[in-house]
Amino acid sequence: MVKLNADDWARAALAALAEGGLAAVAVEPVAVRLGVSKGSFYWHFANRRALVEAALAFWERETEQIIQNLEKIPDPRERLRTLLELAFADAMEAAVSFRLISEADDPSVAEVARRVNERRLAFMTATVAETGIGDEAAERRVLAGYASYLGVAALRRLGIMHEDTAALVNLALAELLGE
Amino acid sequence: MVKLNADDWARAALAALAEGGLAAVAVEPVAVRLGVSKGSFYWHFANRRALVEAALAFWERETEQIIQNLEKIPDPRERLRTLLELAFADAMEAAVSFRLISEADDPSVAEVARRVNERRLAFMTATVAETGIGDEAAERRVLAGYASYLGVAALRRLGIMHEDTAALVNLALAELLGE
DNA sequence: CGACCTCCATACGGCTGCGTATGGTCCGAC
DNA sequence: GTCGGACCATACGCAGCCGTATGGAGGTCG
Repeated sequence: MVKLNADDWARAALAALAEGGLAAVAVEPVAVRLGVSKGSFYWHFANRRALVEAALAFWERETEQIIQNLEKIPDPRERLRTLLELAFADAMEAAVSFRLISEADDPSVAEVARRVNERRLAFMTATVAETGIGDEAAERRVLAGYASYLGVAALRRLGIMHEDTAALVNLALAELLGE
Repeated sequence: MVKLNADDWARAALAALAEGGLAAVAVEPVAVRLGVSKGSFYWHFANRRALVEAALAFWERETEQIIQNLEKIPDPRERLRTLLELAFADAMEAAVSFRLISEADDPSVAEVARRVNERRLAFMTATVAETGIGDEAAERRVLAGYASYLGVAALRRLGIMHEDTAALVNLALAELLGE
């Protein structure tokens, strides 16, 4: 019979988003998921919109945290490999990323999704450049590689492309570092 | 004051899908879009589900038609270029494709989306192979290139990646034909 | 112990979309 | 011209989700 806080709701909202898209981030369903009623929700939030924003903010903080942790790895190649392993392994995170691009009709979603994706690209570009490649070439490769990553996620969603995670990580790594 | 048929509804449903996702393929909104009432709809279709299926079938026929037309082009390189120009130019078609991958939680959608995307991949693979490349290499390149195409569509949705259409076509072409 | 604050449940009204029922209009067949 | 079928409008009940109102349980602090 633990009491909830706003972050608990944000986490649950993110889970709902991953499973059913933005429409699934609805007050009553998420309340059921948490085992409480709407009465609880409207104590923590003004309205549904606020929940969506909270989930987005929570997600942005979370991905920023991941980047912070990765930056502790000194060797850029190892840093890159760890990043890719994380990216291909964390299904929930991948699902949220994909959903938020899909739901980018919503301006708030588009804003946050753009910011987070650009943050990732900048981080990866810096890391690749650190391996001794020119900045411009690094940016090109990262952009191409990241687009491939997103596309592969899409194809896997359709049951096309059955490569396992390890193979994809090595492929992406080769592409980013210039085979 | 023209009378409508099922295909008119399917077309309107596809437009709604492109603009607002599967949720926007709703009876009353689409009826408004067509300037009629629900009474009309339920004469042509049993329920909302039937409209979605009709839209999917319509889309599948449409893309099949495009492939049929492309197959009239004898030179595989020109065929490929024409295909890519079509793919990058037709915003509505790209939007529908993207939406249907996003909405692949729906089994019917997933089914049709998988079939259509695999049809495209097979067609492209055959065309690339026809340029004198081994079948296996052709399949790899097409898969990678198609994933990039989907990923680029996603990034453009977020306002990242601003390349114009012509540049993207040439880039994809180089990638597919082995730069 | 009692006043208070935090967190939650219940009940309600409103909106939107689904599906049904029923009746209306136009148009060709005879 | 009237009869039947194709196509559509209107009105209704139902369900899910939003947001509000109100009150209740449990802990805290004087």
